[in-house]
Parts: sequence; C-alpha cells; structure tokens
Amino acid sequence: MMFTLSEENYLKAIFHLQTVSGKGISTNAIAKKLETKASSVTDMIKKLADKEVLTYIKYQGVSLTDLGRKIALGVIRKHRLWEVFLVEKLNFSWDEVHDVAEQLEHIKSTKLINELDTFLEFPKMDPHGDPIPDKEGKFQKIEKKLLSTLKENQLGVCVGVNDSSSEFLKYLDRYQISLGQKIRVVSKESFDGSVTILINNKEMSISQKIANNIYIQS
Amino acid sequence: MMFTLSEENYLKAIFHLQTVSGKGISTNAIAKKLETKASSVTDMIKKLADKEVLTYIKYQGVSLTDLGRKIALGVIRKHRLWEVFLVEKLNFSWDEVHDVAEQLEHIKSTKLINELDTFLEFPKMDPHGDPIPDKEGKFQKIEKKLLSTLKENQLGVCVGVNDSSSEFLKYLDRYQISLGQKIRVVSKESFDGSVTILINNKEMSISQKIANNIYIQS
DNA sequence: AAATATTTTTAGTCTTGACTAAAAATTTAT
DNA sequence: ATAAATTTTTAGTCAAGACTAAAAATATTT
Ligand SMILES: [Mn+2]
Ligand SMILES: [Mn+2]
Ligand SMILES: [Mn+2]
Ligand SMILES: [Mn+2]
Repeated sequence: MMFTLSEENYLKAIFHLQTVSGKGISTNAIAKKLETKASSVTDMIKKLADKEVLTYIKYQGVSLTDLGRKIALGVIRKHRLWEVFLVEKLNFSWDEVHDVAEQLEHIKSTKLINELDTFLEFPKMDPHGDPIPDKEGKFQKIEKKLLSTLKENQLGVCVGVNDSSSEFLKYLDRYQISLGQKIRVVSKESFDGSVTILINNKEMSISQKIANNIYIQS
Repeated sequence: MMFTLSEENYLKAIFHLQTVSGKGISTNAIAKKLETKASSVTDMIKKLADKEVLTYIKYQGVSLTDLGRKIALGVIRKHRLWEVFLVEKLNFSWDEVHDVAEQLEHIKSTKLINELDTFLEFPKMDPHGDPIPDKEGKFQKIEKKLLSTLKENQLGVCVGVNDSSSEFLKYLDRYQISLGQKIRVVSKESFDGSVTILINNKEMSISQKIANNIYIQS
C-alpha cells in the first residue's frame, strides 16, 4: 500500500497529537496542527480509515491502527535522520533543518534511508534532542521535563525543545542554550511565571512561554 | 516564481529533447518522453508559456526561454549531484540511483544543494558520465561518440551511456563495461550491425543496439 | 490538387486535496 | 431541561494534472 505526501503528513500529525493526549484525536485538533480546515480533515480521515491506518467513529475523533502507527514512525524516522545529516554533514544549524526535512521525509526508498542511517552511524537523537526510531519503529523514550517545572535552585541539563521553529531556536542560540547546556533555576516570578536562570555563570530571565518549550533532565 | 514537480519534469524533458534535436520540440515528442498524452502536454505547455519559461506557437512546438533553460539545468544539477551522493556515500550502484534521484531532484533548498556540492567536493560528472552543471548552470560538454561509430581496430575509453535504465546498466556490469573501461573494436558485422569488442583481453560480441548506447572517447 | 494520414488542439470528464457555507450533532451554560 | 455555543459533518466548488474522444490543422501520398 502506497501513501501520498498528504496522507503521510496526516498520519504524522495524528501520531504526534496522540503522544500528548492519549485519547481519540479530534478533527479540530488535526485541522489546527496541519493548518487546514476541519472539513478537509473529515474528508481525509475517511480515506485513511478506508486504508485501515486509523479507526474513525463519527463525532468521536480518530485513533491510529498499528499499521498507521508504523507508517507515521517511518516518516518520523526519515525526518529526523535527514535532520542529522543536514547538521552533521552539510553545515546546517538546528534552526535551518526542519523545512528541508519536511520535504525529504517523503522520499520513498528503503535502501536510501537505511544506508543513510548506516552512513550517519545509527544516531539515536536528532539535532533537537528527539529520538530516532530504528528500522522496526522502536525508540527509547527519554526522561525529560519542562524547564518550567523545575523549582528554585534546582539544576538540569537541556535535552530537547518543544518547539522546533526557527524563531525559537534562534532565540535559544542567542542566549547560549543548546543541547547539553547546564541550567540552574535561580528564582521564579509568580506574577508572570518568568524564570531567572544561571547559564555559564551568567544570570538571565526568560519568560514562562520560553520555559515551557525547553526540556530538561535533572 | 515557484515551479511544481510536474512543471520541473516538463522543463527537464524539453531541455533534454532540445539538446539532441535543435529545432522546436513537438507535443508528441514531449508526450512520448514523459509517457503521457499529447493533450496533457498541450495543457501544460500553455501554462509554462504563461510563466515565460518557454515560447509556444500553436502547431509548431516549443522552445525554452533562458529562464526555462536555467530552471531545467537547476533540476539536472540536483539530479546528478544526488546520484553522486548515492553512489559515493550510500553504497548505491549506478543502476540503482536514477529512480531515487528523480524524487530528490525536486527538493527545494539552494543551501541544501550547494552544501551537498561542497560535501561531494564539486564533482564534474555523475555516475553515468554526464556532466554536472555548476551553480550558474555552466558545464563542460565532453567530447564523445557512440561506440557504434568506431571503425575496426579503433580503441576508445567508455565515458558515458545513452540509456540510464537499470536493465542496460546491469547488462554493462555483467560484461565488465564501466566508466573508464578501455574497449577495442575487433570487427563489425555489416549484416546486423553487431560489434566484436576486446575488453580486458577478452573478446565478446555486442548487438548494434548496445553499441548505440555506449559513449566512447578516443 | 485531392485524398489520406498524422499531429495537435479542444472539449469534456475524473481524481486528489483543498475550500466555503450550511446542516447536524454534541457540549456547555443558563 | 432548554437554550446557546461549539464541533463536526455534509454539500457543493475549485484548481492541478491527468485522461478520452472528437475536431481542426498540418503533412504526406496518390
Ligand atoms: Mn523537524
Ligand atoms: Mn527535529
Ligand atoms: Mn539519472
Ligand atoms: Mn545520471
């Protein structure tokens, strides 16, 4: 069975939504994620249900089947391996890779992706700290929490981001926040949720929104 | 101005047809090359004429504009660079690269293709002996003739192929014909045009069709 | 110079994946 | 328990890019 670029993007989006909110995924949630209209989503999920990659009950949202999950993980594997390639071999920075990887993830060739994996020496993480599924779709889930959940005086290491947009990543670069960076929470402001952190012996304040998009391992 | 995958394929096909038959390219020739119908071609060339990448006079075929030529060369550059990448870095053989390159050639990112070029150390030829245009679309045209045009007892080096199909390339592999291989014409059979050649001190006979698809430099 | 054959274009249809507007179902508020 | 608000589905439209069948133009024979 073959899947179009559009179908692959739907499966990927639904997979990502499922990993956060365990329940059935709503039409609206999918529409929002894919920046499309709810009616378009209804059309597409009917087609995907016919192809048996998800189950769909009217008015009750959708849920991926094992096959659907497998296909989504295949696309995610390709996306992340290409991101590693771009950073490691082609001098891209972590804020430049996402858009190109969105295109590359749809190239169809099992040999291509498995040879790429070998060429890169089987990386386990992409440039944003996200795990790369192996051939069988298996990947380790790493322990991580949002920076905003740390208490005053707690220490952690940045291990990922919750937002891969170029804007956010460039912001992090500007403040020397990269994967592996040690971060200590100095104080938290209850008024606006902003956090004062210590990085490389320098104190700085970041907004709650920023703190909500940085993953930390203690 | 943005071009779709389909539009890029039309431009590439027309470019290739133009390099062999200098004149205006007929609707039918394009249809044949792209394995589509003449009516579909008429539709598309109207659109491409609107976009000013080719000139089109009803019933008289088409001809690329400078812009059209530039875009076609960009796609060809990408195709060939990806082919080099697949062979040099990902253990593909020359008969496996074409289909994947057909997909990769449509990825849009100037940084990607220029960094890939750098990573590969600016190759001048693809795995089939075809020249790779540089950023500006410039490439050297190499001197080459068909093996079938050699006279008895003449010697040459294989520098390219006229057919990149997997079937043909596998045939060449089987008979140890690869780029750089020295080939001597021992005799030619006027009855069926077949050629007896000497390769690595071994004599073998190849059909006229095969001899018509191997490029030689004397 | 007609007649015939071939090529090219036009007209109309189909599929995919989107959209808007309106109807129907469900959820939340009163 | 109704009413109001929200979500979801349906119905109808559109553009891209393909297709078939038929008409029109051009090329080739006789
Ligand atoms: Mn990404
Ligand atoms: Mn990533
Ligand atoms: Mn090729
Ligand atoms: Mn090639």
